[in-house]
Amino acid sequence: MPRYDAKRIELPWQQYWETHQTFRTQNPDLTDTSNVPAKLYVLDMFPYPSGSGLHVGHPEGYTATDIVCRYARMKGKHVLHPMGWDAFGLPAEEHAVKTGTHPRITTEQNISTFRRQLKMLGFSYDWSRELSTTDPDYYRWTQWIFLQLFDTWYDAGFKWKGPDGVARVGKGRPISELPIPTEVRGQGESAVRRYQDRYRLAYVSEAPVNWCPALGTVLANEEVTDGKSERGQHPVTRLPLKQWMLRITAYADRLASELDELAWPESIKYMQRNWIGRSVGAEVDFLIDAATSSFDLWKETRQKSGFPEVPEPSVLRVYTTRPDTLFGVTYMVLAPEHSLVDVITTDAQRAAVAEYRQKASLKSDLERTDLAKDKTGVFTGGYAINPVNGAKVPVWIADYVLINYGTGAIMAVPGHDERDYEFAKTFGIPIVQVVASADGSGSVPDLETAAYTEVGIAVNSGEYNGLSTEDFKTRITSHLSKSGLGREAVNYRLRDWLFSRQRYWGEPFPIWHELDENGEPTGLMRADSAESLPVLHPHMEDFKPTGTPEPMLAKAPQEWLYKTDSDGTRLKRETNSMPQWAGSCWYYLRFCDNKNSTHFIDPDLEKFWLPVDLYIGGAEHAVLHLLYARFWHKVLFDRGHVSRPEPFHRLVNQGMILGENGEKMSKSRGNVINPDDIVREYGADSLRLYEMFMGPLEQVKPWQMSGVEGVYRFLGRVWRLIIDDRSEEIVLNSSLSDAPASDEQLRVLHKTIRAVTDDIERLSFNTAISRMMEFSNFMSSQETRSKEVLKTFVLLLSPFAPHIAEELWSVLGGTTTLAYEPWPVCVDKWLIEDTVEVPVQVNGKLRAKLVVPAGLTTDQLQAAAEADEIVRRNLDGKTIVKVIAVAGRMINFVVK
RNA sequence: GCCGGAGUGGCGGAAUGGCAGACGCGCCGGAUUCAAAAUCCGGUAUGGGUAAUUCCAUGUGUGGGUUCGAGUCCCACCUCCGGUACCA
Repeated sequence: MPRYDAKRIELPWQQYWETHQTFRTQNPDLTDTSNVPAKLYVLDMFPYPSGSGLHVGHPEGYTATDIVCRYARMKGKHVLHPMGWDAFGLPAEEHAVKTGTHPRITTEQNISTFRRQLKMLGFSYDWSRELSTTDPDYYRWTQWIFLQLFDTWYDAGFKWKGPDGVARVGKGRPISELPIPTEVRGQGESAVRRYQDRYRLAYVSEAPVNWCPALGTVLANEEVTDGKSERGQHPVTRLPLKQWMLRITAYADRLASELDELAWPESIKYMQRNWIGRSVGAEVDFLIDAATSSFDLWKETRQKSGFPEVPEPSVLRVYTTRPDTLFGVTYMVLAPEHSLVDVITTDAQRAAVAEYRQKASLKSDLERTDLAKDKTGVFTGGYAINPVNGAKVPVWIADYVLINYGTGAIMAVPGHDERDYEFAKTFGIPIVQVVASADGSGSVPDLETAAYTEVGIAVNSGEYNGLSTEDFKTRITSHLSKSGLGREAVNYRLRDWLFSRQRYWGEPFPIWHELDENGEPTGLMRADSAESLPVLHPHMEDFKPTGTPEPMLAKAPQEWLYKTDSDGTRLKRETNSMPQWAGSCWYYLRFCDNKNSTHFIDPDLEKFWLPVDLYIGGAEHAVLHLLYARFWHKVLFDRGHVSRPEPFHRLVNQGMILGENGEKMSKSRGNVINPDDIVREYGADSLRLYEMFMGPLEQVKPWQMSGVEGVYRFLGRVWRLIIDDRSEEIVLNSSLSDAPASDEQLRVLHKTIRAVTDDIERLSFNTAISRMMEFSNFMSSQETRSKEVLKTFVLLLSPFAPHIAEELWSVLGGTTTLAYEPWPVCVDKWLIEDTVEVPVQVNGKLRAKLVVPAGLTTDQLQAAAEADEIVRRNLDGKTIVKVIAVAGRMINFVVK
């Protein structure tokens, strides 16, 4: 046989694995509880099968997980390593608009390309578990989970202990268990249903949404940045529309706190916590524009009634994280959309306020946030009374206050809040200092140039003067609470998840709207039964967007859109579709049991396989996908469908691969590397090896074509170690010997076993590869090479470069795949060296290196060092103050 | 602005507080060859010294500090990358 020829060996081995079902993972027999195997579930973030095929970023994470899986199998673990397709989404539909090709056709073609490319790279996926979010058998269960969300309300005060044994407060419970107030019950069945609908985790809401005319869809807040769509950078406008929402905010606390136990990068946990944005503060009520007498009366009433759930119409409720600055309030601000604006605005200001509100409503998010450097606002003419000191403060409207956070209104403390400060400066509103710096110097922060936003000691705050910010907060919150004027409150930046899209190529909702005799929706809904799922897509020829927020599916045939229920009620189908996130929220569950036709996952298999032990993917999913999936998982957990609260135990983000010029790879930059080309020229093993050798998995790193050459040469050297490359036939290299290996070869081998094993465990693949390179460099220089040593080495190499390893294994006498050969064991006695090289330092500076017998005591080491000529020279004429010696490691003389 | 992460040869990168630069690329020299490709061997941080060497000095973004000893720990700063942005 000639030289190393990747092309000749790779395809046959891929076919071998396929015909022998080498990587098929049987679900274990869980009825025999005494014999449950040790499992490992290793998952890649499944790709969106785009039309342009695999790029080099994909194989990076996939190779990493493949190495871990191949290694774990050899270690005897029962490994689950599946692959699938996140295949709903806009591009296939946009293609349909252009060409008339049905999205399903395009999707299937793209999946074929991806599948071919992944198989070409020799990944050890269990292809029998392949799934696509677009399979009716898959989205049947996506729809089923939606029905679970629809059937669940969040009981925030519910105390319970889950199957994981952890006590929690707050649980998603069946909607049938929602307590119905008597007065609602008294209003009849449809009132009850409407009441229930308000509490479901999946609910319909009419709210301003991000409508993107160019894409023809509504987008989630998360998909919009700077007033432009994440995808395509099209302008986005605000529009009130009826939309499906998922009540993810109900789970905000648990989503934040249960991050703690996860083995995730701290940065990702931090981003999620930030996104959730939990803050603790107080809600405080201000009475609007009243005479002192009625203010006193109101306080008396509140003293008795306590703090009401909903404030009286004449009361302005604010949320603040700094209740300790209440004495520094010099004005109030309402969001322009706030319902009290009409109540509070005086006739004199009505025109100005109306104009400002009009302008604000037209402003895109871009103008309202990014460009709004200068604060704007209008005085309403109205006043509110500060509950702590009775001070009358003006009420403004301004768009720096957002309607959908807190109560949509704030108390403004310009002395101690940057935004309020800027606003007050702009409009000449007084600034009052109520916090002094806490360093005890009594120094007064200068409020002439900036607000003082740090904590400190209270001043100008009546009876609270001298309290620290922290004590003040606790004290005043409790005072307000006792007098019915305020209460502690928690807020989140996280908003409910806008869950509907107006596209064809997404999961249809399993929901019907009831119609009255005029064919108008009554607002009441009916869910499809679980047995009737999936709701399939209607047949359509025309995929052009409607051009309005009206969903694509509204153009579906009548027989899909309408039906009459058994009770004679006319029903119209929900015509929105689900967002792409839906399918990826639970695919890790289906992989465990992808053929199950009666459950979305068998409960015992869920207990066995979950959680995912290692999940690798790009950091771009740090917030959205991972937060959404965790949310769904928790709902399923509360409803008893899964046994653990978190789906992904360990998460690793692979770093992006840049082009050779160090820039992000893109067509426009012309620096895209195509995996197909690399495989054609060097083979899959070289591509895999190179992507792992480039640098640490999590690091961003540039592609280097010469680096691919390097690993390719390494594989060629390994090949020649074992094969006689000058022979025409496949013949072992004449240096190979059946005789027992030399001690030196064994020492090098076992050091390599130890290093490669440790490095794989640490996911430090680049150093593992360099250790194998060192081994092959050493072996090349050996005149006779032990066959056994080389066989062991081939096993070490096999997770990284499985094709060449299989080929060499068979040449060395293997009769079947090496995929389940036991992983080599490091024998410690071969790690012990006879002699060690010890550095000798004088005053911390390296002066000499001594080769000494291993196992010297520190005294012996010192004696040996002092006997060395160079050391003597450096110690000559000096006094030894101290000697620091670490046996077998180093020795340092401290001299004067 | 704020929050993360990272700054080490010509390049990618390696180093449980203990020999800085493993391994690979590139480059230089040599072997093999009619020649080339491929392959193999040696060298390669910077400056200086020597006939020569296991010689000397400097060196991990900058400036301080802790330590017998710092790329590694602490403080301040600079640069780059990523995230985020009126959330009261």
